[in-house]
Amino acid sequence: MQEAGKIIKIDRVIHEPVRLAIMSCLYEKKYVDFVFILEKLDLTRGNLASHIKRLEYAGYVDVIKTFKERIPHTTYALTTKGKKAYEKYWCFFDEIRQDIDLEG
Amino acid sequence: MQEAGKIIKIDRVIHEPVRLAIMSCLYEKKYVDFVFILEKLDLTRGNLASHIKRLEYAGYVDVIKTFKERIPHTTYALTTKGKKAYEKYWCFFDEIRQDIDLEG
DNA sequence: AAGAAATAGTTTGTAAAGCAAACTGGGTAT
DNA sequence: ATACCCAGTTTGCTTTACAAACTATTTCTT
Repeated sequence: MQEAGKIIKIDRVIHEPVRLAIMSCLYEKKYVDFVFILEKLDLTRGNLASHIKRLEYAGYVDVIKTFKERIPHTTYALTTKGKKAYEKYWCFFDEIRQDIDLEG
Repeated sequence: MQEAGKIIKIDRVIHEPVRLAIMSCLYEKKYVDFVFILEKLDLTRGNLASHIKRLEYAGYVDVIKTFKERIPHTTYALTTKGKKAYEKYWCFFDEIRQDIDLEG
């Protein structure tokens, strides 16, 4: 079974469902824009922006501002740190479950 | 990739790390007592009690009060509902990750 | 040049939740 | 009677998510 520390130290930045979804999108697609996530997750713009800001502060995502047909277009991508953190997050869950499976 | 609804509808009662740890203990060991969890997770008594109360209200755990050598001894166990909810919780995570793995 | 429209935010206010520490109750030992 | 456990409730603090309102920046229209 999991030790105390293992499960308690889960990365809270990623653990929040909305941010986990964002990280999943980015991990899969590499580059994802604001509106895509907005519609995919059905959030308000403000809510999405603040979650992304949090991921930015954690150093997990880069913001790429471009113009698409002369309209502002913001795109996001995982940093190396973000990629590692995301993979580590899943490792925790694997460990927890494996530990459970070991016994009856 | 996950749809909007899939990840957002994660069971918040279980999703909280401390409660996930408690549920894991119970799923593995069937019967676990208060002090065991307390030491395992290094929580305050009040904190543990309130998390367990929340699991109780959700119908996920049963409370079994006994006396052990004439000293009160509280033990917990998953209900059928709790067992199902716990299994369903992991299913969400499997689905999310499988969806990611499908693409490069 | 002025005003409308769109993107991508920031700010504000509210409600919920986690946590530690203090306090409580019910039973036991001295 | 008093002191002592176990388990749980209450209180107060802090953080957070979220929606709604507001803002800044650039483009389009007239």
